[in-house]
Amino acid sequence: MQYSDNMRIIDVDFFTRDGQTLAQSLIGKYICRNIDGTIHRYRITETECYIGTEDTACHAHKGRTARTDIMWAEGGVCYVYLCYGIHNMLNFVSGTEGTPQAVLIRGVEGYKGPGKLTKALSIDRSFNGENLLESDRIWLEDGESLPYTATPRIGINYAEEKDRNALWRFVVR
DNA sequence: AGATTGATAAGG
DNA sequence: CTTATCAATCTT
Repeated sequence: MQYSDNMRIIDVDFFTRDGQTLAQSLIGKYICRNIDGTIHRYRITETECYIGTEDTACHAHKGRTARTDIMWAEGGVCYVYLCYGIHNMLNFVSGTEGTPQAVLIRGVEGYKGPGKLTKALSIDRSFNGENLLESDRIWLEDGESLPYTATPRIGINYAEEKDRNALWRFVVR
């Protein structure tokens, strides 16, 4: 294998925790991407979590559709979708099977903004459903923990107030 | 603050 | 089929 197995996160229990916990755990971890045999590592600096059908900001709250189906899967797979017709968004599904939730990767070191980072990492919708524990083109590696703060999420003005105010965005100080 | 952009989902 | 709605981003 071309990656270092000792650093790779291959513990399914890491991903099956609830989204709030996973989102915070992901800060400081590395997204690893194999592009034509070259391995790139990017440290995660900003995440948001979207939790279940009760969260009106979460895609799952409107019910299960072809696009959002993957959110019901067991944690550890990617959910990639297109937003505003332009931007691919990278999410990691969290929780156990049957609990729709995911963590949006909003930023990595060197790239600010969820659309920019997927462009930089050449991530498109072919990554939807990709398993982070088994894939040879994208995976996670452990990293030092970083100090972060919790804030409300971005770009969800359509959601109910209780969800707009939830401190479910985590960003490195 | 405004323009842009096209997949997605809901409605006729 | 048509329409409204966006987990953004760039340019004024």
